[in-house]
Amino acid sequence: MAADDTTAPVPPSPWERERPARDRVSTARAPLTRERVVEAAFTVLDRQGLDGLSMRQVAGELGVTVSALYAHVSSKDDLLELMYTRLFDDFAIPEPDRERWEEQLRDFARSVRRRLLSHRDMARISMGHVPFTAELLPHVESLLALFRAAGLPDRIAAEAGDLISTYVDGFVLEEGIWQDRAARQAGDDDPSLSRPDWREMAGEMQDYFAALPAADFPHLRALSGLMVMDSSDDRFDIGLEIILRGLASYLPDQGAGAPDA
Amino acid sequence: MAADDTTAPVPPSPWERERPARDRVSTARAPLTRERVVEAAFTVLDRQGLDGLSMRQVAGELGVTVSALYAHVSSKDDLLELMYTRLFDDFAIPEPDRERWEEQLRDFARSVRRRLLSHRDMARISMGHVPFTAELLPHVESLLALFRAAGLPDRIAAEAGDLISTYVDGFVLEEGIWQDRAARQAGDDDPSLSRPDWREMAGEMQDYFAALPAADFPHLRALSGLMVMDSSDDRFDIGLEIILRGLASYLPDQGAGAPDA
DNA sequence: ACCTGAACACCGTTCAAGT
DNA sequence: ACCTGAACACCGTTCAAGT
Repeated sequence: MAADDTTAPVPPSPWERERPARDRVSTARAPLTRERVVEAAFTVLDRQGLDGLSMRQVAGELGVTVSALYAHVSSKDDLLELMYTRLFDDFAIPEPDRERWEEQLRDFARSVRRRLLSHRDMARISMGHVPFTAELLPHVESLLALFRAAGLPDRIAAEAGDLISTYVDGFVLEEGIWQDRAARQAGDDDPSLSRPDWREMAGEMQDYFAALPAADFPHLRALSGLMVMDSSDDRFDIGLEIILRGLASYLPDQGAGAPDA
Repeated sequence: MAADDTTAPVPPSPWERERPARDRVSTARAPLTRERVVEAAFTVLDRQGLDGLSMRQVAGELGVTVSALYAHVSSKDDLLELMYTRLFDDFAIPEPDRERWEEQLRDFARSVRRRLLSHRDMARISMGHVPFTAELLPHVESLLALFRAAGLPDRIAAEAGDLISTYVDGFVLEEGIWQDRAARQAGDDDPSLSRPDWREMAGEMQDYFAALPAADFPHLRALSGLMVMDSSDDRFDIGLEIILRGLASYLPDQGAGAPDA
């Protein structure tokens, strides 16, 4: 299938919700498999969100009894982990190029964000898992390779992966909170419609900040425009850049920090 | 300048679980209040974890019917938000001192981590909330004041708070995952006992990494010691330091990065 | 071998009724 | 005014029974 959206240096244009549109041809009587259960779980997730993702809903999606699921999945937690794993199935991290380590890390972080954004509430699922499984460990290895090839001291390299992954997860999770909030607000009358209406939300936040007592909140008022109005992509890149600069300061040939390894 | 041990004014000695030990004198017939409901919720949280925190359990803790809670709290979500708010009730961020901004930020991050660690699964609750409420907004303001006093460009200051908060939340959340895992493992037979037994867990992780094929996982094997054996406090400080150095690179008088504002 | 049906022990939330 | 009891519409998980 060759997705290879993994390392495109192009701006990702997020918020696009990657409609599944899989071959939903004959849901009829294909034999139930682990893979089909996971597939159905993604469908339910995108439709109802993580809070609406129940084993019963997944079973319903497949036209099957709840208990039938337990022949292919040992628990709901197991199912969530399978979803997390499948999200990064064909994820590819390039061979380290020590001259381009910063660019490679930027691409990595952006690809992870794009994958997390491709399914609703996926960041919440991701946050609850550590990637120390047979399927995910190779990705951790490739990421560490990037840091070490760049010449970072081991103590820094050992933390850097966690730091970046946490940043991406946390950022996307917060994006999801705002989206949900906007959706809930827009779809007050008809919650099934739920058009996010981002601009309106941002406007209201802006008004909220502008209404704060100027004497008590000078900084919040001064920065609120940047905090709520800036594009999420730009805000994401800024945070990422802070981290990358921090890492760069540990390179021996950099003037900023002592190598100290 | 500045070796990596830039961080060590006061080790907070974490893992100490701040036993509530409140005046649990007469649970008897004190009138039910919002505050008492929140109090009971913390008790249940520490005993059962977030997954075991149900309205019925909280009611039971208070010797009251479930429905009685809804006179003081509008929903479970509301209750969680009250808990999140109460955790930072008397949280104080100092007046900005532009010469000591890095030290002040370190103290801030460590205090937040200590608060999150003071109740089980608190980071999970925190992650699901944005601090844009009447009670929490002053803290956001104080944090922004620190960045701006340091001389950071507005675009950087606007993201820095989110970045640091996300880092702390994510780090503590991950700590919690490992703790739970260790507890579940230790308390296999008697899950109520559940002695974390950190050292044993780390040893097993170490063995797991050591057993990986050396040809495929050279970096993971090389760094696993640092990743699992290092004290959490040290690991926390390293990630924090990366962020602080990144921020510092945006200061006009720093040589490392262009001001770029 | 694979799935169904029914049950168990829970959930959050609402609301009439009691005191 | 404040709380109870009962109900509603859900949960995850198990397991004997069917085919």
